[in-house]
This record gives sequence, structure tokens and C-alpha cells, in this order.
Amino acid sequence: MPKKNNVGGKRPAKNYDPSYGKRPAKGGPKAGSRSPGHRGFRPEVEDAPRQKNRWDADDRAARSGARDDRAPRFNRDERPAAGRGDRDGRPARFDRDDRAPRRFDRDERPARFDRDDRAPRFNRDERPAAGRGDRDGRPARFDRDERAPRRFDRDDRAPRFNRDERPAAGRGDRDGRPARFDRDDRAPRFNRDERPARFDRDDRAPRRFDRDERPAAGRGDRDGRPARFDRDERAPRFNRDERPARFDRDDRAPRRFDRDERPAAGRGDRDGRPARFDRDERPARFNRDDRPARFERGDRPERPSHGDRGPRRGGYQPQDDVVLERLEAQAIQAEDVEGKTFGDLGLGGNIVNALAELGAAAPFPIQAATIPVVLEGRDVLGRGRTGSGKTIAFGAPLVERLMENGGGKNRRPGRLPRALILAPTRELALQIDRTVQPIARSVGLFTTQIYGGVPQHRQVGALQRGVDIVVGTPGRIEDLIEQGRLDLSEVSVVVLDEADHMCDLGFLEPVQRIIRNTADDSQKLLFSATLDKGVAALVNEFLENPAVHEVAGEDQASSTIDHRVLVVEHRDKDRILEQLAARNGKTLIFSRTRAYAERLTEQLEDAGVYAVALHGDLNQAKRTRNLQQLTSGRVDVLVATDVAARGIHVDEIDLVIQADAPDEYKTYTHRAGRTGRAGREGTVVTLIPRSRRRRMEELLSRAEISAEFVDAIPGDDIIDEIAGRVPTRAQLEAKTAE
DNA sequence: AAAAAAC
Repeated sequence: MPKKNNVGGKRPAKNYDPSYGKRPAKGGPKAGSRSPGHRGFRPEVEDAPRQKNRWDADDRAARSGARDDRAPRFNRDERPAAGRGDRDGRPARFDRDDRAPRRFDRDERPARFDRDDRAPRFNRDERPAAGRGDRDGRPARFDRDERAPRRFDRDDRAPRFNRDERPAAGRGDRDGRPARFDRDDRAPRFNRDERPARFDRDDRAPRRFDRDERPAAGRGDRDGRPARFDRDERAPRFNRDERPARFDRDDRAPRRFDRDERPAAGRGDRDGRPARFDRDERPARFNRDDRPARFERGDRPERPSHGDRGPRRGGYQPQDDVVLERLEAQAIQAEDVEGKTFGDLGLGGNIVNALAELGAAAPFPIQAATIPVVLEGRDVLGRGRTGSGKTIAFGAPLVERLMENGGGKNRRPGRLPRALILAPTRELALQIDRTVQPIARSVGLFTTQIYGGVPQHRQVGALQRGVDIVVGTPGRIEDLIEQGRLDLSEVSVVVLDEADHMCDLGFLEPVQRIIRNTADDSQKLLFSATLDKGVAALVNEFLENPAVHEVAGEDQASSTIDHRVLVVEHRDKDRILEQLAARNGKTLIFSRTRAYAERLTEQLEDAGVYAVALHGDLNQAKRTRNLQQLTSGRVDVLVATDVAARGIHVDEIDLVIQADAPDEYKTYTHRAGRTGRAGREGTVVTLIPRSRRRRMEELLSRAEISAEFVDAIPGDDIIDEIAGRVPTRAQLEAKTAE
């Protein structure tokens, strides 16, 4: 394919040249001078030593081999998390494919008002001309099409970004190449045309500089931010207040209720779900004996429907949590752990040191329970409450196991991975790698992340150089397997984090296919805070006499989370959310749909609450960045779909708001578990309409949570109390008067 | 029905 990055026809696509790699004559030909139409055109340039052009097809084809020679660079992949975030963010920016769907979303939404309103706004803002012209002209789509080829080029150029990801030194590179970054910056802008203005702001180049230059103190940044940003942010606000946007919201509300009340329409699907039949057909080899009725009962097909069935499902639900007892889970007592060290559990000195550097000085109960068993080589099911340290519980012994089997001495390039860690979301895969990688590196093992939303060649390159541990999400992993670029045949340890979720519809089958690609006798480790018999499909097929471990006394009564339910009128919901979110401290808000997450983010900003969104309609760059903004404290409010419900750890989230109640009790547990981690305190508040009260009570009882239900209207003290605001003097006086 | 997960 002819490359289009020689814009201006600098050079034919085929340009093999034996002198490749030699430095061009000093100064080299200038870009324009290669164009036949350029007045500075110099024909002899064809014979001149070729300039370094890393990104053409030949180079790419040769890349894997070439890379192997560049040993020092291998380290790039293993660099600590800091660089990672950057890197993951950057290439993904070109994922305009990710954006396409959103366009449709928007078209479907009654968002026309928004757009009509917004167009003039941009003019008013007098933003830089670059984006402008296109916007006004509005032929954005055509522009995009024209640019399409360039984008491919950009994908190809990914390795260049590698350099940027290297420590700060790389930045210099970048400064020297302004043009490319112009282009990079521009790409999103075109997409932005299709999007709510909100995103624009995030994309804008200046902000990136902010980020780079101003570290986490970011919070203060906000206030001190140049007026320009303020203006950008505020402008829409004023407009939005005037515009009919609220109608959108009102329009949508009824629809949601419809859905809630709608009976089993979609259910048929799930009942027909092949996996369930699988499970039923596979007469529970060894489990059967333990619990005859359990697998025969129709309760498995029922379970997923509990979201809509209302009271009817109640009879089946409570059994979900009992499974592990049936498997004779061993409950470790907190006092059993007392005084134990990681070394006592069987981990080597390097790993223990790495754990200490990660802040894990002594093992948590779940870690003390599972680490020795994993080291024995047994299959393990582990259940530990959210935030109880499950990642280390499987990550550390996994590394130790790899050391024992061949160890880190085997650094042969192109060696096959020997461990696989699967997670349900990219963010979680990234986070797991951030924990496991330093542990692995401490003994000379390498990890790599394999997940979607970012160009794959980087990942493929890492695999070709050889890694020991693959951490990723099912889609891309299967993709690379099918492409023949990922060989799992030597994988001897497989970890499924959030294992019960990985058995849900849509995940189970890919996961099964992936596991079948690993060594037959590979050790399987399944972990989740809500591990239940939903994992039977995997247990039956893949696990052999698994050890089941949990931590004694980890019930909700012992939890550090305070649960509240606010019963609100629908028309008050927006105001109450604003009032809750306008607080000090990190707040995570869950919505049921991506569209609502987006809308809520805008609404909060309208109300003066700086917030970012996290959901599957964002490209990976924004997902990574927005989550990072919350982690770094640059923003206090993140509005997310359930993409953030499981596993994601952000320090110091002290309030979780469920703008939409979850449908499943497990979802409640996991969302709530974003706060109150590692023994910290936290509050979870769920907003429900009166009509949902009963369903909510049932859900909470399944989750074994007791929560106070309170009717609330905007301005109520209870809202301030939940938000952690100190009551005003007037409020206190009113109280004492009562 | 939604969300997630590949290009």
C-alpha cells in the first residue's frame, strides 16, 4: 500500500535503499525540495541517502527482526506505569473507529438542539482558527474521509510514540517535531465536530501541556487555570441553560422507566444462552455430588433475569452466594495472618521487596490464604471482598511459580508467554499490569498488556521480543491468537480476575476459547469478590479439584461502607445529583447507560461541577486519561458506566453515587466497592424513584446490605450530610429548633 | 436492556 505520509509526493512508496540507515548529508534535503512541483526541487534526491523513515511498509515488515537487535529498547515496555498511561493514551487517539458509534448515538438522541446551539457558541469562543474553519464549514465528514489515509499512517507510526513514552528524554524529540503533533492534535478535532463540546475541551492541545507540565497538584490548577480555559468551559454552560437540553433529559426519563418495567422481552435471549445449556449438559462432574439440586434447578436461567422479573426471582437469588460453601471454601481468619510475612508464605526475597515497594508490607488475609495454595500448583478459587488485595493474592505467587519453572533465566527472544491474566475491562487489565509488572521485573520476568482500543503492533512487537506474562482483555487476545501472533500453548498459569463476570453472556465463550489455547494442565486461578456458581461453566471444564478460599467475617456488617438510598422524584434527580456532587473529595457516579453518563457529565459542568466521563463510547485515550484525571486528583467527579464497576482502584474515593440503581446485586457490590477500600471509610448513595423501592430492598437483601431509605428533595440536609458538607449555621439552628 | 470485549 502506498504510504501517504510522504505528503507532497516526496518519494515513491517503494524505496528500498542499501544506504538506508546512513545519515543523510548534513542538513539533508528540505521537505518541500523533494516535490517535483516545488521550486526547490532537487531531482538527485532520489539517489541521496535515504532519510530515516521508520514508518514505511518495509520498515514495518522488518520491524520485529530489527527490534530484536535493539535490545536496550526492550526495557521500554517494562517501564513503570507512569510512562504507560501516556503511551496508552497516545496511540489510541487515532481510534476514530471507536468514535463512530457515538456519532449515531448522538444522532439518535434529541441532541439536535445541542448542536444547533453549539455551533454559534464556538464562534463566540473564538477558538484557534485551526479547528474553526472546519467547524463552520461543517463538511467535517468529508474532511475526515480525506484524512483517513493519513490516519493509517499514523497508526503505523506508533513506534514513534514509543519514544515519547520513554522517560522525559523523549519529550525533547517531540518538541523538535512540531508538525507531527499538530497533526496529532488535529485529528481528534475533526471527530469533535460530531461530539458534544465537552470533549473538545479535553482534547485541546493546551490542556495536554497543562497536564505534562503541571503535575498532580492539578486540583489547584483548576482555579489557577488560564482564563481561556475557564471561558471555554463556561461558555457552554450559559448556553446550555438557555437551550432546550433539559427536554432531552426529560424525554429520556420515561423511556428508562419503560425499560425498567418492561417484562421479559429481551429475556428470551438469555434463556437461550448456550452457556447455560452447556453447564446443564455437563452434569457437573464432581460438583454434582456435592449439590445435586443446585445445577438441575432452573435457577441458573433465572438468575440473569432477576433485573426485570421483580419479586418472582427472589426465591432463587439468595442461593448464588452459597456456592463456595458447597465447594467447602476454607475461610481464613484474620488472626491466622497476624505476624505473617510474604516470605513466610513462600515468596522469594526479590518479590517480597517488590511488594514492599508497592506498599504491601504484610499480607492481607486473602493473600495469606491463597498464596501458599497457588505455590503448591493447585487450581484456586479465591473470594475476597472488594479492595481486599486480590491482585497481589494471585500476582505474586504467579510470578514465583514462573520462577520455579524455568525462571527468569530464560530470556530468549521470542519465548512464549507462560502466564495469562484475563480481565473484563481494559482499565482493569492496565491496573493489574501496574501491580504485576514490578513484581515480575523484580525477578527478571516481563509482562505485556494485550487489549483493544490501541494499535496492536506494539503489543505484537512485545510478544515477538518475548514476554513471560500476558495481561489483557479477551477480545484482543483472541484476535491475536487468530492472527497467529499470540501463542498460548506454553501458558502454565491462567488467572481470571472478576471471574464471575467473565462467565457472563458475551464473555464466557471467548474466555473458554482462550483458555483452551493454554496448556492442558495449566493452573487456573479464579478470583472475584462475588465469586459464585456462575463460574461453574469454567470450573467444570477447566479446573481440577480446586481449592476454594475466602476470608472469614467479610460480611457487609464488617464493612467500612455506609449505604444510603434516596427516594426521589424524577424531576428532582438532576438537582440532587448536582448537590451531591458539588463536594470536596473524590466522587464516582454510576449511570446505567453511556448516553446518560455523558449527559450527566455535561449537566454537572453546567452546574459548575468539574467532571469527566468514563464509558465505552470514549476512545481508549480518553478513557485512560479521564480515569487518570480522577486518580491524580485533577478532577473530583467521574461519571462512569459499569465499565468502572469492577476492580478499578482509585485512592480515596469516599462517595459513590448511583444515579441509576443497578439491576443486579453483584453490580451493587462491585460499584460500592470502589469506595471503602483497604479498610477506609466510604459512603454509597443510590437514587431511586419511589416505584423502585421494593426492587431495591430486594436487591440490597441479596447483597446482604442494610441501608436506610430516605425521601429527599433538593436542598435537604440529608444530601449535604451524605456529601460530607458541614451543615450551615442556619441548618444547625433549624435542627436544634426541632 | 446495558455494559464490556477486536478490527
